Amino acid sequence: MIYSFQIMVRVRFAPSPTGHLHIGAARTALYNWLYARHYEGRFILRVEDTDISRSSQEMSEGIIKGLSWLGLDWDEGPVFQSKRLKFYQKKAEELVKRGAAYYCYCTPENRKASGQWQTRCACSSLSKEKIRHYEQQGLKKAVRFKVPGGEVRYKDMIHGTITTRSDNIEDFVLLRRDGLPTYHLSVVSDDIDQKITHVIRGDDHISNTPKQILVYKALGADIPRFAHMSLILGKDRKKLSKRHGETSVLEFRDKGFLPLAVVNFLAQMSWSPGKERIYSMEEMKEKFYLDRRSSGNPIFDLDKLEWLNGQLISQMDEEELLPYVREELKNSGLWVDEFENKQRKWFSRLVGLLKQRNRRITDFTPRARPFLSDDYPMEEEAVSKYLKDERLKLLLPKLIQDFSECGDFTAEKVETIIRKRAEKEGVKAALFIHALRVIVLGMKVSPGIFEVLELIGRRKTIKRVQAYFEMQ
RNA sequence: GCUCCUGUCGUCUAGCCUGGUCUAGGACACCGCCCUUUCAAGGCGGCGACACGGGUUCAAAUCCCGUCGGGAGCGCCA
Repeated sequence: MIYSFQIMVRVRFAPSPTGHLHIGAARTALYNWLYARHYEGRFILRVEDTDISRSSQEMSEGIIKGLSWLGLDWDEGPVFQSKRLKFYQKKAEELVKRGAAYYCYCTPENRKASGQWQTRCACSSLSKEKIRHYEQQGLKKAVRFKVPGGEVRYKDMIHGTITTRSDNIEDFVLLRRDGLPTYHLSVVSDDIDQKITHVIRGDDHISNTPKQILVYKALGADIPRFAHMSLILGKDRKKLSKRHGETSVLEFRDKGFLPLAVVNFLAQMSWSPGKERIYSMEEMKEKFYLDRRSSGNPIFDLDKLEWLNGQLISQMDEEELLPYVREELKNSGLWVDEFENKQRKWFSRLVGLLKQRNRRITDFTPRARPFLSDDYPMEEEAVSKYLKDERLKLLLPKLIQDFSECGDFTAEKVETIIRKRAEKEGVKAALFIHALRVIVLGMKVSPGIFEVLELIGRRKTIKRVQAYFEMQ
């Protein structure tokens, strides 16, 4: 391995606990995870919950659930920033002592009221007396970073060199008046403390990076490598968010998507491994690298996800599919435990038959229903299209008679019988085929009818046809 | 407004670094045909893009500059 002489790769995923794992955040997590796994490094989970008013324990759980569902495991953490407040406060003090930061006695309100956006704060050059005066008054103070002159330059692994002039960076707050650290202080402190070697995150952090680099320097720490990945946009070309519909990974699960399909979809945005197809986690780990990835913002394309999902479903064997189908059918009340033991073979054939045209796991419910229950809907359109032929009244009973007298009720046998009967009566086999499909399944679309009938079984097939005519 | 990032078919992308092999390749979607008991799947074909304008060069999607478009950031949020 070429990289074995290098320092071990350490990356982290550091979401703020907003309640659910957003699809964009999931992509960030995935890229970090893949990078760590590719280089046999460590993947660290950190929860950025310093803003206590907006954070809660339950919220972090949603994120952890999402990661687990995707199959992204972490090696360290979760580390909760809210439990390390003292640590950040010490860092802030250290920066003040080093002269890299200063106390600011302004309130957010009067600073805003001062009008214009200004990069420097008057507090950076307060006289000793003024400071003593403020202290005596017991004014609360924040710690503000003193941005040095010049320019900040760094080499982004995806974007290349990015340069920012310091005049465009304001003296940002490190420690709030209430003693809580701001993002810039906590990320940098933690990234140093946790020996993070590569910071892989969304493009929306590009303009934060120069500030953070300045903090690294002020603290005398090594600067990690940065990789800013493009943001997923909605159809309106705005950053994907809640108002674009399903954006939580768990919602995708509930809508019938498979984790591997979601992972492939996310990975194949701004990264083309070559051919479009489903890659296993192992393959992705192997092929994944960060540089020379496209840097434009991709638009979320649900059609592509669905296609990927459908491909995956039809490629998976029945055994792999079983847990997902079981969950789905349990939710719709169609599941019985026999499917896993006594009727295992039969059920497995059913899944095998249905999976080929299912794009979502949720498709199994409506499509399996006629096989599992006698209570299934009859599509009106199907009835009027295929059951209105008068000849059926005479011919279908004959066909059923044939069914009841044949030996095995296998797909091949069923086909032979249907075709023979059709020939004898001088009608197209399609007449029977369509009519049977509608009667037995209530639908005008299904897998091959002969196999369908075999699975439904002779008894039910005959019963359903008879029942249909009795109702007329 | 300021700063930064970005711009190949409707969408995701290959190609760009290391100019010629690009009359720009693949995939999703869409359309047509084949297969066929329906729908998918599969096979075949079609539609469809280098944002624009200047340079550099024998030669530019590829390098440089400008314009325009898109996105993000500009909090005592993360």
